[in-house]
Amino acid sequence: MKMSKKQSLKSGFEVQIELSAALVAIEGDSPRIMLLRDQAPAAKGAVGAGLPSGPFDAVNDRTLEEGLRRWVAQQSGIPLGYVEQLYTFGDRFRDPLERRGGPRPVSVGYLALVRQSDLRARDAEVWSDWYRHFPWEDWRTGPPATLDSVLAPALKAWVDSSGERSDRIRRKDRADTTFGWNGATWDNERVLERYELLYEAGLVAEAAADGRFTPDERTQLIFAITGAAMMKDHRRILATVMGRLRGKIKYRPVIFELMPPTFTLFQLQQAIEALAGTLLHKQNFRRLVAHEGLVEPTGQVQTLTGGRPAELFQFRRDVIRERPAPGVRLPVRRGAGRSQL
Amino acid sequence: MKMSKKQSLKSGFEVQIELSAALVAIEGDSPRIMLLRDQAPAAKGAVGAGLPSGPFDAVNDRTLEEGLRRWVAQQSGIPLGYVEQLYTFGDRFRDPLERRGGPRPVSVGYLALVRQSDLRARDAEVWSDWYRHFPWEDWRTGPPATLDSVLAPALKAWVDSSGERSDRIRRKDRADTTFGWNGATWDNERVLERYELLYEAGLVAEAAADGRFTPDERTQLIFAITGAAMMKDHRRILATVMGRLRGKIKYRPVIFELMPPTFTLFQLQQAIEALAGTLLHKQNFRRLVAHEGLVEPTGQVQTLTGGRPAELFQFRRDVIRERPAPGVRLPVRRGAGRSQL
DNA sequence: TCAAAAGTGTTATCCTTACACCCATGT
DNA sequence: ACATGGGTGTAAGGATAACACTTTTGA
Repeated sequence: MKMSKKQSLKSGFEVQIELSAALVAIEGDSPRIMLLRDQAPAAKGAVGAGLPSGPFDAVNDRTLEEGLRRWVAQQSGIPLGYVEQLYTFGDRFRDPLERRGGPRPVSVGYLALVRQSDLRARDAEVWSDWYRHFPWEDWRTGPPATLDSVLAPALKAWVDSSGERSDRIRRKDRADTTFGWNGATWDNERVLERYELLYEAGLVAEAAADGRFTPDERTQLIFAITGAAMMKDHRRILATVMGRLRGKIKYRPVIFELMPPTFTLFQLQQAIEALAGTLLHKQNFRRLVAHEGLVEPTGQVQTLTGGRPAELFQFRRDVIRERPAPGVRLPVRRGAGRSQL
Repeated sequence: MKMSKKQSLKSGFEVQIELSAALVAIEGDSPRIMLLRDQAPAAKGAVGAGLPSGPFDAVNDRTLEEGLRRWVAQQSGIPLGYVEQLYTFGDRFRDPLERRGGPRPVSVGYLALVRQSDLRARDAEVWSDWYRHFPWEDWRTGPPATLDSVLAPALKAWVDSSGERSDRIRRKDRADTTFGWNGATWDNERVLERYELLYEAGLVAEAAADGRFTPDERTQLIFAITGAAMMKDHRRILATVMGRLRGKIKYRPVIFELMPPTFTLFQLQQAIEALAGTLLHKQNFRRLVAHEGLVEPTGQVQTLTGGRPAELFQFRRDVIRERPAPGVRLPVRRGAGRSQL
């Protein structure tokens, strides 16, 4: 044991750090995530596109964030404004390459917000609607159909598949609370918990990609329903991003990092609805943001969209000084569905 | 042996990851952080005690968290319950050792909550009241005296010391919003922002320890007032912990990870006050926690403390299922000071 | 004219805050 | 008796959710 210490100091304690950025933007009512198209379509088992990322250069990068900005600039040409560190993932065997003796992946995930105006994709890039990867998270047109018809029975099967009774109870309980079944309520922030659960239950493509099992035909169908997969654990990072953002808009004015300098109240509402995945009560929403002093009128109006011209507003920076936790309250509407707006 | 280590680091992309844990517990009205006493009193420049920590073993640890638990168990013998990853720090030159050619530090900071009952210190350990390291964060007996008398003028000097006018304005603004001066409000969650500001202004001991400057006598006095320093960037990790916890108690039932299985409402209130650094309104606090269904009576009573015996309560686990964001609302009291309770 | 979105007004209800007050125990 | 903490009642004010309704544009 002690003998090999020297060796393990060399080989065991050193890792490469990968820096990954989830670039988020909003276009109209669509929340977008920037993906790089499959670069090395590669060995079988590799799935989907991935986030911009690259190794941390301990010699030349002064901070982790600096390294990240360097990679993003290089790979996407997009100037980053708001950047926030999210989480550091170090689980073994998330990456199929590692099974074949590749390096142990430790990746630091970042959230970066991109203004609508800076949103322009080059060839190797694509701004993908994030609900393409998380269909069950979009409740704007009512409860997602696949939730009850596909996911519920599939998870039920997973619950029952456990040999131990106590374990079945734990699984059932977990499924109920994260998905809001049987009296529990749907919490739109628990994106990661839901994804992890589906992963463990083998219901998302990545679960098969890591080589634990080979999916049968039925499972393949489910994969088609649980949305587009991404490289390595990037979809997990996106889940973290979604949850974090959904929480954060409520108590920090991050939403304005995604908006153009001036915007109508309806644009603002749509942007928030896009992130939250639920619809808001229009009249009360307007009153709230006005009342809380989050925005101020610019005097200009916008004559675009279908109806009456809307006044343009801008973020009122002073709220940051005035209020401890300035964010957008979410006056949720019960019966979703844009129709009855 | 050190040779081979240094050499392999030369490649640039390989780093050692340090895992650090901030173990938090509450004893009565005192929030505690576990420190290991100065182990290598060491080269000058090294300051104070530090958090339990150790390198991540990429070969043997399945996850980062597993590695962390291994180190904590080894160094403190304390069984960890609730563990949460906080932040990954990778700034250069936080560690004076690094200036002398040591390895580039990348440290992943964790928050771990320890129950009062498991709180027992061994020889090398000490449970330190966290306000010893952050005196200005404790508002329970009113606004901290040193805030206006010492920190305000010292920060004013820092603001004025900048050559550029626009920079002075930025600094002034930052000081005002983080410390709640000139019309801004004190936000008890901005612990890290306040610490970082003091660090940049050279008003905490660590700022000198990294070798950027040598403090004069007046500065030494200020250091004595800005609280006990810690190893490396551990005080920064503690600041992150404090801010995170203060935010989190409001929307997640984490406080109960710190309480014994049963407790009186006053104990619960004291615990929350300890973390939040402010006093709460007793009557309304009781109603809130009862009303929100966070606790349930056990039937037993406790006959200790000065007054009438108090009923013992326990955490009601079901809230997690029922409510999306169960936490303790904080009915703050305006004029602080325990006296008028 | 109608559809679509911009806005205003009003009410019932709940939540928060503040104050006043009584209860049970140990010294 | 009184200090200390436990515990209840209640009323004013504010915030929220739901509803109905008017206004202004483009097609």
